[in-house]
Amino acid sequence: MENCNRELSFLTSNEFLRNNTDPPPIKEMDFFSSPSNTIIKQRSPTVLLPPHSVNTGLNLKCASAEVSKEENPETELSRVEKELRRVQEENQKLRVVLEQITKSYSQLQAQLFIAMHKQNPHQNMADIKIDVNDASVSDEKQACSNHHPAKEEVSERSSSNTISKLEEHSKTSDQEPPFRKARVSVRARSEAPMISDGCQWRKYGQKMAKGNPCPRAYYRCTMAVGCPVRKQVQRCAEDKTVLITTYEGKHNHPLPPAATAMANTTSAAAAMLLSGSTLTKEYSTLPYLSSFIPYPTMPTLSPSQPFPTITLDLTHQNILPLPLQGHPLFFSHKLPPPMALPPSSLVDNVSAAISSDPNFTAALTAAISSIINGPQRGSVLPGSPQLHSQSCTTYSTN
DNA sequence: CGTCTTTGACCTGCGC
DNA sequence: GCGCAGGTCAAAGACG
Repeated sequence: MENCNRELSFLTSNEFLRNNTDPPPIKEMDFFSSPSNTIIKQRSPTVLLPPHSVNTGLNLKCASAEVSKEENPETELSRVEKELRRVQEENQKLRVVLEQITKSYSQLQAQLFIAMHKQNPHQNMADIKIDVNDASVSDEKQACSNHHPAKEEVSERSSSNTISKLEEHSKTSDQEPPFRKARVSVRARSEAPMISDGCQWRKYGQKMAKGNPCPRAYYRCTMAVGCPVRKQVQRCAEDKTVLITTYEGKHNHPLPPAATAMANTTSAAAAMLLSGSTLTKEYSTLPYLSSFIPYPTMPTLSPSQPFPTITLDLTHQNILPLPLQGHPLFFSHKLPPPMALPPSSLVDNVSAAISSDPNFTAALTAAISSIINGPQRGSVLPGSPQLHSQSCTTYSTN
């Protein structure tokens, strides 16, 4: 498992963004090798499937520098243009390949986690705590409450109650569209009214939620007619710099590149969340999720609103991968420190786990891509808000 | 004029 | 049955 993560993390790690002047040998991914074996193998350099350090830069050095001085300038120009077109087409192909690999990887990883857990169901039971606070009060209240260790500590009996409720709900909602009831809540620090996720949204309502002076806004996806995806945006009552975005539903249309990786990431989480009647047991014991979600707001069930919800907390700067710490995209020195800091040992463990986690880095990469590629490839759509410099990435269910 | 946001009304589910 | 809260609808207004 760890081996798998390490082997795959290149896909979305910050190495992706480095401008490699000397790209490594092109490699390919083999998703079907056993975890004990390396899943990367060498292949002919002519094959265009370089998930590691995909160099999307225009390496025109050979085209321009090697032209003889005696050649006609027009010929030189046409050669450069031709080379430029070729490289652009190549980059486009690479983008497609990367998107496909990322999507396949997310799906396979979700399956792998479940399969591994079934083989070793008692692994890391202590790593997960199930929050049985009433999620119906409000998502942000629930999310904020999870930062208080005392509330995270629940009895085994309470956990069992939650699990049984979830299982019961799972049985009764068999006829429901699988992702319609799943919710993915993302906490991120942002002063912007809404954080960019690559999708286009239309506001259709706003309500004052109980226990929160900040209104809750309701949006639906407008990238395609009849897309069922909706999201709620609300600021945390206890920390107004924290923006809580809750996604629900599955997109019925292709997503822009900037949104694809994020959507795939939450798809994996949502898939596990809804992976059948035993989902809660798997969820509560998955070592992957215990590391993926630093302050685990496990799928909770509310009597009044029985949606299993997973919360991804991206507000804790000290758990982010080290190479990204201090990046203006993710942090602001003006912002207050995290509300509650876990013990340093926990921070270390979580840092290590997340740093090696390709899904998390996928989200970060997608966020960066949304900025880099936004104006060029439509990832920041007209009418959609720009990603604030202090905001973190968000996911959407897919 | 078309699109989007605002906002009060309405609907639904749940607890008492 | 009633009240409350969450969620949605739709008319009106704002904006480009």
